[in-house]
Amino acid sequence: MTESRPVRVRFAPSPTGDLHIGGVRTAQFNWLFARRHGGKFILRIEDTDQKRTQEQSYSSITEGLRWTGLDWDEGPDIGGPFGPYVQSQRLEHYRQWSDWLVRNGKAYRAYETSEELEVISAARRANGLPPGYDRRARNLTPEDWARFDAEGRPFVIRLKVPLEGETVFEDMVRGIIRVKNDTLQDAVLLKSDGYPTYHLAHMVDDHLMEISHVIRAEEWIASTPLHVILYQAFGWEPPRFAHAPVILHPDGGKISKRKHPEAAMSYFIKGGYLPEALTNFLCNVGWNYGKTDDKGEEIQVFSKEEASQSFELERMTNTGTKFDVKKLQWLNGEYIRLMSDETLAKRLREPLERSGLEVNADTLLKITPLVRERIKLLNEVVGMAGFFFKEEIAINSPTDLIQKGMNAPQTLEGLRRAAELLAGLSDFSHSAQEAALRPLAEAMGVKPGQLFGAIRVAISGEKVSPPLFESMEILGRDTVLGRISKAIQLLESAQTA
RNA sequence: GCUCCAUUCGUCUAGGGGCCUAGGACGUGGCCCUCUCAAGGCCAAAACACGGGUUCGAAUCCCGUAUGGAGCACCA
Repeated sequence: MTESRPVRVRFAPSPTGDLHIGGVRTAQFNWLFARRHGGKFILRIEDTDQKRTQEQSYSSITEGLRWTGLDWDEGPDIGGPFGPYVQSQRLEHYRQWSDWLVRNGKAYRAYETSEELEVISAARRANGLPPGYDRRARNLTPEDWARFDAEGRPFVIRLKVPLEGETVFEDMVRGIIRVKNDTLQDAVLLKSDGYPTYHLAHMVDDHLMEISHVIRAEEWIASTPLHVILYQAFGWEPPRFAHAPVILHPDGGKISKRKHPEAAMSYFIKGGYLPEALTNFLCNVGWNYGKTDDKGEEIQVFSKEEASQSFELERMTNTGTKFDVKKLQWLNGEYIRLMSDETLAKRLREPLERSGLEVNADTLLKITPLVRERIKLLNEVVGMAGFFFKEEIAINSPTDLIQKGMNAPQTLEGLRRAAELLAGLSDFSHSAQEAALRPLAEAMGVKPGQLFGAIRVAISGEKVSPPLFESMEILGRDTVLGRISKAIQLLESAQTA
């Protein structure tokens, strides 16, 4: 029926706070679909709630989307043939079309105040009826309107929903959905402040902007019949609908910005996640790539460009999906391991500097291959390799130096003899160090791991670090010897105390 | 309460009547590798909500029940 229409899809967030992770997923599905079919992906800002709109939210949305690499073909910042792309700049359209509905008997004016509506709703509930509006203004005459207007009473425009029959539409994921009209409300279309509600605004715009497919989250299913009735009232051809499953918090329930920090996109940007990993992960939340490798295992790591080659709405999943951060982190690690030294080093710089360290570019590039396989999030580089960028390191407690199965005198001896050997090396390469220190462990009758562990704490302050010898080579002989002698002093003074 | 949507391992999913003794991935456990931690390799445990149909045959189709979710604003 609408197959021949050129594909035009939109992501239409409302600027009421940080970009929501669920919104990113919705945007991504739209983007994927547009790219799959050579269509257009449009960004539209739905700021029709004057009370909730926040100025800074606009940049959170555009910057967040830009970070993910989901580029739009038309939008507020770049314009396009169907602009403007901000609803508060399109008020005339909504007013015009709501007038049209009233003139044609499809909608009516209602003069109840919010307070009155609350009373009506409560009364209905008390009588065992569903809450909501009782349509009392439906049969007001133009004379009534004139009288109320003369009294200066504000009004809203409400949709005249058919009292009987049912409304049917097809969801591309779930199939036919039918709803009895008597369960629907005479929804408000135009508010008393002259702004449209979502119901009116989004579909006027979708029509005017020639949107072919509405891809949005599941919470809109319930109000879709209303939208279909509106399309019928206008005599417009509706777009095709596809509803993606909601994203749930692992505790159950919709993931919300109020309760869950990870609901906000900024959480992932600040948290050391890579955009490639996030978009890859989001592809598998409510959709499935479905390609296998030569071992018959599902391919888990793929780009959004690759995903767009085979993206079809019909293959979206239809059940609520929990957000598995662990899997995201694993994917993030996969992407980190895939990066070249140069690009990874560039990305590691920021978290290091943010934690107050002075980053030497040369050292950074050298430690990158050592760190790569040990972190899942970029931020973890600080804990893993911060000691490379510090003048002084701190050892929490002298006992950290003493390895399991060893005592203080043994540790002191190991440290002293290791320092001696390292000082005497003509070549401070990691292989030369290892060749010198392994025999030492044997000579002392301790395991290599025990000796190396003590040295590790001495030079890094940490019990866990990148490989010891490579680390020492990068630190350089002076720094290493300095840190070992400090560690020896620390242990000695603890002994005498 | 009413309406709608859904129900495969802990989680994300494959599956669209026989190919299913239900496949993959994350996570979990074990082993190997190993200077710590990782990474990597191998192995393992782990699911068709329940009850009725339909059919020669049901995870797949239909109907109930249960459970979960979403929606019922002059918010989107």
